[in-house]
Amino acid sequence: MKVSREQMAQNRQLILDEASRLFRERGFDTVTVADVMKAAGQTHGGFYGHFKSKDELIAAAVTHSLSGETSGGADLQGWIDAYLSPLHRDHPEQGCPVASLAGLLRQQGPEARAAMSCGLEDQIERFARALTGNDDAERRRAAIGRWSAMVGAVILARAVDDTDLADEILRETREWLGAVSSPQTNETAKV
Amino acid sequence: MKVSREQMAQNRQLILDEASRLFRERGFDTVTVADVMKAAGQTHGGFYGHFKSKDELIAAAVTHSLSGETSGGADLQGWIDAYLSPLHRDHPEQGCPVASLAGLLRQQGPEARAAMSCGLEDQIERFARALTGNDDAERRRAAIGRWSAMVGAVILARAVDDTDLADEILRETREWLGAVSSPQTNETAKV
DNA sequence: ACATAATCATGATGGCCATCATATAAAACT
DNA sequence: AGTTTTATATGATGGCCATCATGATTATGT
Repeated sequence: MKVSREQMAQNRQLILDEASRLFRERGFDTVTVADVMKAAGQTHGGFYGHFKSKDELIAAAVTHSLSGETSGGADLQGWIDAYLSPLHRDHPEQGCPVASLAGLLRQQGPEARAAMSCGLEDQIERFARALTGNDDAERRRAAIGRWSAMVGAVILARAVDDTDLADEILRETREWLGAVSSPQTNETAKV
Repeated sequence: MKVSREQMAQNRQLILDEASRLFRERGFDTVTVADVMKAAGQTHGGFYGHFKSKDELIAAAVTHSLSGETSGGADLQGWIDAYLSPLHRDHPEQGCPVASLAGLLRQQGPEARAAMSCGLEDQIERFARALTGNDDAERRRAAIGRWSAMVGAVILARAVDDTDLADEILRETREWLGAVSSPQTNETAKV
């Protein structure tokens, strides 16, 4: 049963949406092609009409996830607080793909890692633009450092079984970032 | 063919050593029980005389990896620099188990996550002791924030395909940590 | 309207892998 | 020394999963 051209494109987007969600929730290896297709309301066989392999889907899904990222926006402090919140920790399937996927990418193919390179570069640039400061290099440095801390904190908070410890990691990282940033950069939203 | 008691204990340690190395290098899912046993110089069937399941091995290997950690030591700044070095990035199999395994633990069983909780708590305490400062809470906060940044930076550097970007993430995070720490904590080694 | 081409469904297939059953042979205990 | 216990080797087994072959059905182009 053939479908219209736009229907097919829509189906492909649906596959990417669901793959992006499932991968963030359960990782690449435990999610099967059949899982993704079922979530997208299709049968597993049709998958290979859209993608050449599961690896290709993974790469496309990484790009897809990262393309929908905001990173900052009008309210920088609000975004940081939301990022380092228990809500974000508990919902990786809707959360930042960097936090959920970066730790899994080392054992993935070059395409998927290349997609992460681009996404990260964008994220860093946006973050740097949202910071205030005279020196471009210094803003970029602060963006990289702060971003590393945010991603690291969420990954650590998700890795542990102890809710108190996880809460503490998020909270203290949030506070610490607030403390270290004041002397150097003025925390006003910009982009 | 039975072996002596101490030989068996030694075999078990060997399995844990190799599992710990292989898991850090390739993750939990792509490493098979047979891989681990082969690396330990044994056949796959004997595995279940030592562990009830692969999940149990994973939990034991996480504990095993984390128990051999130093985190600081006499030369705090040297340790931080080594942690954020391309050498560490390129050799996860010999490197910090938090950086290589934390991102994989969300989809693992409760025992493995509990092992990470304990290991992290230890690491944070040791790090906090190595920092100087009046306030205990402030030292702990700085330890958590800095530790998050270090782990995050290594994970990000390993996730990307672009060596320049990976180098930059490590370097800038190192510099940034040096810059933000000076106003608050005196960077003298202590533990 | 017809022919063509293309999408998706159904149903294999082949490989990999965790786990187990049984055998073997050597240690441990008496 | 003989008996028992037990650690490891060998060799299944059963399930899961990525991928493919084929067929049904319907858009697309003329």
